[in-house]
Amino acid sequence: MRDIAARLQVYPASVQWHVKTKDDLLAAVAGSVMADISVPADDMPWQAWIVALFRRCRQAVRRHPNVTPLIGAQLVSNASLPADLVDGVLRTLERAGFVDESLLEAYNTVIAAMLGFLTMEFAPLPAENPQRWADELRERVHTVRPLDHPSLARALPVLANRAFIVRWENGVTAPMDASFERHAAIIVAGLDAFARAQRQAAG
Amino acid sequence: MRDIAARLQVYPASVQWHVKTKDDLLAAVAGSVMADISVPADDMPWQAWIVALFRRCRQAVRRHPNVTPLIGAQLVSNASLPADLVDGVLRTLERAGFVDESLLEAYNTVIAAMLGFLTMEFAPLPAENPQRWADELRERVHTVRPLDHPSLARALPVLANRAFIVRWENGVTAPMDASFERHAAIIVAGLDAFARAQRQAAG
DNA sequence: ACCTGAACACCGTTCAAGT
DNA sequence: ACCTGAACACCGTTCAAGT
Repeated sequence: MRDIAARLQVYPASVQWHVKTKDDLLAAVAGSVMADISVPADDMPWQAWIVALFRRCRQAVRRHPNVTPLIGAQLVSNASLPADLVDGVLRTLERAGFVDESLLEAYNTVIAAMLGFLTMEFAPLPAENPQRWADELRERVHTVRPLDHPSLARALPVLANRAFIVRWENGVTAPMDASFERHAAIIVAGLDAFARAQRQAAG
Repeated sequence: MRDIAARLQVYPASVQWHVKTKDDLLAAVAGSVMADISVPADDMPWQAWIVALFRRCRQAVRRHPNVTPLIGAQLVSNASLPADLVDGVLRTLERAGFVDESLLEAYNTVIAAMLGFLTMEFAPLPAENPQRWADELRERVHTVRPLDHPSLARALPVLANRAFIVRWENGVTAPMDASFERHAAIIVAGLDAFARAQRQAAG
């Protein structure tokens, strides 16, 4: 609040006149980021539509990575209610054949997979002493004992700083492009299987 | 910090002796929650193992829902490095046939899907005025215009307070059991398709 | 309608001093 | 080794007063 006031060259209290509280301001910021996720056109297969949405969403989030915690990890973000986005996902999943409860479940999977991955990819580092923290974690990663954790030890060269939990940079400096693409593909393949099972059950 | 000190009936400054900084304390808390996710046994198909892990993880997180933001949305959580968990996931994905880059991608999908969903399910409400906030959002949801957003309007009875973005309670008071189960199943089905494609490409 | 100026309550952290 | 007691810097918010 005080920083914003300083940036605007006004007194701290002035900000409160425009926005009631700090939470309200953060909600507005999150809403603004959510709002500029434009939705793909409907002239493609539903599978391609989902993947396209994943990519657009990542582009939008990437422009303001510091906002990600608000979107994924706080219910505040909902206040914005990006109806175009929600409606688009639902419309597309209906095309895939989902209805009622299966539509709900497919929708929740899409949103959780999309925003969940991005929340984690761009999770901020500890504000305190990022460099010291990164060094410590990197060190700890290298002390994995091959006899206790053979798979981890073996995979370490591939995983180090590229895999969740085993990294010391976030998506801002170490983007996870390939994994994000794969994640989107896996979600779509899984939804496809679910849709087929639904159709078969329906007769 | 001050609350903890009060709870322990000591002066605020006393806490700093045991833990250097607030961030360090939060990292320790996150680590403690991560640490009590025990890993399933290896005597089941890899698909069942992944689903079992999803369930165990949710149980652990559910016991301390307020910690979820630390786990999903902050890189601090990594500091704990739950090696048993990471090694277990890798070992299981190796059983499924993944290696090198495909192992990395499959691993990232599993972790993001698991922790990402939980982060969102248990995302905290705005601390400020939860009731007022919930009322406002519920109201806004009901003003969706059917001509502008037909799919959303039609699905609203099913989605209201049960779907991401369209809810005003979090998983503590409104658990998303069915969607979580479905999400796990979709991830496994998607991984399965990926594994088959890998095998085929390998010859 | 929008900002000033001062004040208040709160909170993480420091540090010299105690035991 | 562990805590006290006081102090400091910082930050979101309030409010009467200005224009």
